[in-house]
Amino acid sequence: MSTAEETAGGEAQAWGEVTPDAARRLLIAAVEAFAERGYHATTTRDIAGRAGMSPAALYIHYKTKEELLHRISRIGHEKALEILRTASRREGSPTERLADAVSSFVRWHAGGRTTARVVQYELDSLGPDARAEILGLRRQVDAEVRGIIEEGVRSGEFEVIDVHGTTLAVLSLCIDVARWFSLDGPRTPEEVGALYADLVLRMVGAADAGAAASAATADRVPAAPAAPEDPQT
Amino acid sequence: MSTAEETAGGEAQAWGEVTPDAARRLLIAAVEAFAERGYHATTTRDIAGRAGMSPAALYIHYKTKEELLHRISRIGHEKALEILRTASRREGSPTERLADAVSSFVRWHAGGRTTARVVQYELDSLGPDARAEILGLRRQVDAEVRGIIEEGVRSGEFEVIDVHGTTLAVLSLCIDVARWFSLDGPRTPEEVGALYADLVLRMVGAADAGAAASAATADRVPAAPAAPEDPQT
DNA sequence: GCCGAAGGTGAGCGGGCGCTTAGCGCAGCC
DNA sequence: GGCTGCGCTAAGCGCCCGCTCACCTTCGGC
Repeated sequence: MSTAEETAGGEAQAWGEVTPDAARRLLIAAVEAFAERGYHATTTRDIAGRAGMSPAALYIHYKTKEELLHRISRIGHEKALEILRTASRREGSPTERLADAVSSFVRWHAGGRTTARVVQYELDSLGPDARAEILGLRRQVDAEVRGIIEEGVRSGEFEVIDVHGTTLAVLSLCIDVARWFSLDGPRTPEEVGALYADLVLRMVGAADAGAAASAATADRVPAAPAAPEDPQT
Repeated sequence: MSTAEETAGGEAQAWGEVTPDAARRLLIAAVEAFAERGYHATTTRDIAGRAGMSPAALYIHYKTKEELLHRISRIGHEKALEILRTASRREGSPTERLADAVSSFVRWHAGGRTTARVVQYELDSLGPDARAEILGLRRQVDAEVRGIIEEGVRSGEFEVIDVHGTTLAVLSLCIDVARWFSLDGPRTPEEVGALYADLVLRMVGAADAGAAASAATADRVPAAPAAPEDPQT
């Protein structure tokens, strides 16, 4: 019916926890609209329209337009954190876990590009209180990645001079995927995840970069994809 | 007088080529406002106010608010391209030139964060024609970096499986600096430039990563900075 | 079969938006 | 020393924004 289910609803992100059905439809419509045009350029009429409702219906389920963004942002950050925690706490060497963390984090940013865009780039549109709450989640994300890198340095697998700076760079690399990735482009989320895991292992000086990176993406081919053209940078 | 000169005007970016003085003041005010709040959340009244003029004055020098963004975006992209071309065409090995390209490109994104934010993140706010023109400049930016990497692969200095993908990742890493970097943070633009040059050389498998990266940033200390805390990610 | 709550609508409010227009002050020229 | 034209302002137009309110439907419980 509406395009909401095709784009944002079709992504891996479930939004299952958002409970009255109408509230969920509105939220998915908002994710789509915010990702496409940005928070400030999106009107409440547009959101309601995408969800197949009248403009006033929005205010039955949400107090303001900003509350919608806040809810999206919190759920998205919690999902991102969960992905990294899963990779970080599994069994295996720091090399394997870092490769797993990067490849799954990248897959989430690429496959759920619509959601990830809103989550990563609309932080400044939140008010001070909501913003502060989200920044707390971001610090946990940072700590999760830094933990793996520190462990790799301790075990001697990694050779990193500036752990904080390298952590920042690794996350930066993953997050920016949401800016440039397109499902119409030549690469699948899995391919980008495998490539980026390999690049990150090189960044931290892990010995068996190629092998561990491809193992983290299971049975996918990590080598150069066949398609010749890039999406815009 | 206005805050425009302190923030955007104080950056490395000259804007000297924007000729009537009033037009330049308006443009600098717009860069500031767009970087702070985003294009759509910025009002023409705000821009004019920052430049110390009445709202109507804007329309003497620019046809629309979008023309301001277009001009900023084109000048910024041309500057970015010039930086990369300078590094790419100097003497030296691919390793040295890649380190130089990355460190100077990162310095521009960090030091000129206000401008870089607008240039890198407000592309979608342009109309189709302006957008297409800017995308042409972006392809040239991409080609410049890809050229250095290809040369390093040919000479045997680099070991890269997916040249297109790695080019994308290198640019991605540099560009995302504009999102998180803060002058109030623990790192100077020079330190981030040196760190990132080192990380990129590792990504392409260059042998003497550390040495060439620090050489590219002249006499700066490339090792871990003293400050303990990170800016938000 | 009636009742109240839950969830929805159509119309519209106050206000701020991008942009226009009529007119003012003043430097440069004869 | 009056005239012209340019840079700028004050005022405001038409529009659409986020959000509200009075009212309407639907439906489970009795």
